[in-house]
Amino acid sequence: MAEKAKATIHDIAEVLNITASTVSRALNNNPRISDNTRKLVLKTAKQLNYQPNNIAAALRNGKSHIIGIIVPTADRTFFASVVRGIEEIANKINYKVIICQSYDNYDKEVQTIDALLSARVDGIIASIGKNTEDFSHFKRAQEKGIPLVLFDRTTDELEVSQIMIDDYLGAFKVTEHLIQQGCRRIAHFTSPKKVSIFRERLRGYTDALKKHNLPVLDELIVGSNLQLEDGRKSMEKLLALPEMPDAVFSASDYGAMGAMQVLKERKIKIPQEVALAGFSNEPFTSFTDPPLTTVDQFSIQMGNMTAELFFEQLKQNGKKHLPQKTVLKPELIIRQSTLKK
Amino acid sequence: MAEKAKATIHDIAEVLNITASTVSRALNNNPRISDNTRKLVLKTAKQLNYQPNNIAAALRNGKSHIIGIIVPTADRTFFASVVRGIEEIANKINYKVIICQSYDNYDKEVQTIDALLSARVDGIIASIGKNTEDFSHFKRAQEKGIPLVLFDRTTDELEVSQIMIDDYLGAFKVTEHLIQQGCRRIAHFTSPKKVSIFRERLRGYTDALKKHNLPVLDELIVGSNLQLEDGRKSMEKLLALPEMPDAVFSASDYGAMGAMQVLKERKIKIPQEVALAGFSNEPFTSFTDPPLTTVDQFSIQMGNMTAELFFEQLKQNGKKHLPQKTVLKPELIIRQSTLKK
DNA sequence: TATATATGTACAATCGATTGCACAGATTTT
DNA sequence: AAAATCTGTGCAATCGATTGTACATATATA
Repeated sequence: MAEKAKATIHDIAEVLNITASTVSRALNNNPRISDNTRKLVLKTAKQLNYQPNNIAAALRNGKSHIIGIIVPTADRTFFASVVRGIEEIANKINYKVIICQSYDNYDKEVQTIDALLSARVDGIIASIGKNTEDFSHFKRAQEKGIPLVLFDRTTDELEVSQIMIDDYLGAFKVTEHLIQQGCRRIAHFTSPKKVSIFRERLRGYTDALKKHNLPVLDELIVGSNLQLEDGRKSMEKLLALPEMPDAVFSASDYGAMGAMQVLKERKIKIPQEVALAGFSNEPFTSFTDPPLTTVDQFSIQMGNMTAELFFEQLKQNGKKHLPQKTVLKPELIIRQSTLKK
Repeated sequence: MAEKAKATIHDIAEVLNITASTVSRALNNNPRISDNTRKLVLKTAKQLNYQPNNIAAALRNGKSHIIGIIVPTADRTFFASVVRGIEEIANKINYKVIICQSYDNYDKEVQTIDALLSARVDGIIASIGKNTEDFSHFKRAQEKGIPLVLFDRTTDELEVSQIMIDDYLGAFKVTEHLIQQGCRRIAHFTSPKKVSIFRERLRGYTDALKKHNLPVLDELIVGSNLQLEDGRKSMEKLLALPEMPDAVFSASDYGAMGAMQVLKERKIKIPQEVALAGFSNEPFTSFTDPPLTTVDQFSIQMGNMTAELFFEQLKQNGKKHLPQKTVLKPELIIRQSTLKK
């Protein structure tokens, strides 16, 4: 029972007294194989419990039918959903997906690229780590002719197809919505990191203020890592100001939650005294009390589209292609945390 | 720029006027290679931008250094975290991980097993789909000598190592905690599916009631799919009873959230009038108002342990091993939704 | 009937890395 | 100084599937 020698096409060939090439062709539906032979081969394959060895085929063909995905972390809803979206498409055309996490660690990201190249993946789909400022590891991959597509956390420093949401627009919509609700002193939680998504959200925020002739005040813009704890601290910082804000727009839902906790602890009414909005539409935002206004990023669809973009590029087989930049429109999800009226 | 022919050990050999075998040995730190040669090889490898071809090595060695993971869905926090836990361990010893989702679909699960076997993964870690009642696809994998480890959604019908949490104990603890808080009419949301985790939770619930001489009332046990909407409906059903329950223990956090929404809409006080508890410690449970008492499943650690169990088995290299069954103790997380005192 | 075309298989090289064995030259032992 | 041992490297087979080319037989065409 230990060594059920795995059957190969040679074993099948031997049984039928034909050669491995014929078996291979029969299994691959090559038209030059007679129906009779094909049937015999299939039958014998089943009998021997034959399982094709993709590794051998991959070596010969130079195609592994595996694509590598790099995400900062796989257990955040957004990334998990995008991955799911990618996998849905990949599976349909018989591709498998290797998931790698960079943990927002630059060195790990570099290593991961090398590992994927060594694994001879047919291509790479990635969302860049927060701390990455040098992109030569991605360039190396591209130079080897490996198709590369970036999503969400992207960069313009690479000639690469990318798919992201319009963070600027999302933030603009949130801010404008807050203004329409009558807020005039709107604070913003952002991240000082160089990741473009946060800069874009900041830009959307400031532009909306400007459009409505509201001042952009440094004291109301708080930088942090945007986690729950950061949200708490940022909120406390704001409450220590001479004049309280009448709204907080956090660039992350987690940051908004931290703010919500502090506000509730201090019995500050949401949204009457301070309106609150987040970004990402994490599942929990509909459960909170009050439910949180936020921005939906269509993560599964984003995964689908990323995969489609990727496979399109893969089909072109290394030929030059113009990098496409697809920008998805996010949707403002208005909930009670901002509904003053 | 298109065809930067990827360098192989033969290319390195040619440059240095030695053979590929020497290069291979040099790269693998074989002690029989002189330091001088090794240095030259490494230097040349770097110059040529050599990237080992794992596929070729895998074919030769019969080891792909890839393990397959099958989960019902990758975008649920619990599974995403377990996967992360597995990946942490796997990466440390230079293994990669292929994630596959069964979507709780039996056919897809079977196909996935075949795909992984063809990909020649070195082993499989899986959590069984809800609708799977025949396990021969897993048996087939085992017969081929592929190490298999199951987590969370497991079965005793296979001779296989498994790792799960003690759902019975978790449910028992929750129920006993509710009783200690003075609740006497405790309802339970469960699932009619054959998945053992829900049956175990139900058993923990009833046993705790019995231990404290409380009646087990059918009218208080509501079956559903345990999603948010189901929780709402179940709660409404309970509120329609002649006598209201004084506590609800849902076998899922989502179900509990549904109940919470209904209770709040009806201005029924939590926990004073109805205490509320869930199961899984989804991230959002700490954000709700009031924060939800629930049971933590240590998902990342579960992933770590699953991976460790798996690699232990892998090391034994097909030798017989006694399947181990590891049961993790879950932790009761007490929050305000059940604290009457 | 002789030649041309179709049909079905076989042969052998290939993908890139690994490894048992052989062997030459250098060093040590007796 | 002859024999034994050590060092460092080369040779060639191997992992399993694929595929261009060759070739034999069968059928169609002239």
